[in-house]
Amino acid sequence: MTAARITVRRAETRARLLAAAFAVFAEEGFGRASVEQVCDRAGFTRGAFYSNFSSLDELFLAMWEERSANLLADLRAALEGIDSADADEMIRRVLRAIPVDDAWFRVSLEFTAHALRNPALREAMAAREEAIQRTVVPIVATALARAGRRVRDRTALGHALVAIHDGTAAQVLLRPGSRAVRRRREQLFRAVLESYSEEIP
Amino acid sequence: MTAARITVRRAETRARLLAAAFAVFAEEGFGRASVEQVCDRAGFTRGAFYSNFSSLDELFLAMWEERSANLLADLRAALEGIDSADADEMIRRVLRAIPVDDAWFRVSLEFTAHALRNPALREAMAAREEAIQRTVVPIVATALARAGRRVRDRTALGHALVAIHDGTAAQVLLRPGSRAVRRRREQLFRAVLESYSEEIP
DNA sequence: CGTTGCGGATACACGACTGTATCGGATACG
DNA sequence: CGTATCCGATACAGTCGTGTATCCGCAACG
Repeated sequence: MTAARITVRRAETRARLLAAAFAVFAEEGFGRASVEQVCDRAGFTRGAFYSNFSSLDELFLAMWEERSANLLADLRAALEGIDSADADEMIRRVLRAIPVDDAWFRVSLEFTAHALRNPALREAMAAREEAIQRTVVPIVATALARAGRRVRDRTALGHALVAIHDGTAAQVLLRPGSRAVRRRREQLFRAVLESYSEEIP
Repeated sequence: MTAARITVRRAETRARLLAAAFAVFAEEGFGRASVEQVCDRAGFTRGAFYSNFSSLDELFLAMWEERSANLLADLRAALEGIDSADADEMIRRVLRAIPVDDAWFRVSLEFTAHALRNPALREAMAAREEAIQRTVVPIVATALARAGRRVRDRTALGHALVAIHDGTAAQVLLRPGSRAVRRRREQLFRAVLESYSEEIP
């Protein structure tokens, strides 16, 4: 196989470009980011870029997919350990497992806006969201079961949790340091978990 | 007063520039939009632009403030008419009064991302959000009261409603035409209204 | 060890956008 | 009517980014 010759070096520079892209997109915004900025930050010239990607759009998508896949894996790992029968404790753990990261949130917002203009990206986002739901819901459901409750509609719960997470994340970041907003966020999660489940007789 | 001489013409071109800016920002994204594009669409040259605004940023902010103020006014007007004692009916009306507009949502996302990088804009956004809450909550509360329910914590309800609206709007727009997502959206609103209120004895 | 071919650097030609400086024309006012 | 004044058009110089075409060196393989 001659095709996979120096693939290690290639993977290395690809990774550096992806990391640089994330930083630049977060700082400048997707629209304002340039190929040059990304390369500068990664310590390469544009030659390296065009040898690995064909456009900024492609890099943006690759970066988003990599990071959201990692995020999903982290989330899964963090949730595995949860075995509390106490619903409040579970919520706190879940929320801690999904840190509200400023930079990532900015990038996600712009990626969403971008995806709304591009059917292919839209599908990718919807699929990713559903993967998140498939990861979170079973764990939440078994935790609730331990607390003596049964989820009524798992799909609905999944959508609700994601919507609440996204909506409240914006509120939290718009008011940095406000403890009240974070408290209300937990309150909202509790309310939804209770509404979407019922006591097992 | 010589300063306010041809102020009518000025207001006219300002308005056309603002409208054009909205369209361009929605299509291209804030970062990709240029002064030239906005002027072209408005039927002016850059001379007109720089005579009315000093930067794209300023125009972006002015456009956002104008449109979100209008949106708030529309919302207020639409909600005035609501007098149903039926909670479901009220939810349906409220949701109809707040159309999930593709273009506006895209612009809002990017404005939010932009605001997260700029303290002044962040405050403006937070203030606007609180104005929305102050408009919506009293109306929702009296509607609930007619249905025999009392809101426990108005501030918390306000935050929750906004968070849910924003979070579900993204889901709706990512899956255009999906009736199921819209139905779950209404379901979530119902659940939250119920959770955040209690029956009056 | 030599050779091959890939990965990344360099050079270049081009286009798009910016901001300012200047000008012409329309308009309110005496 | 004349004119002062302001609005918006036009011209211009300059910056920044793009994408391609070409080249060099290094790492892998026989």
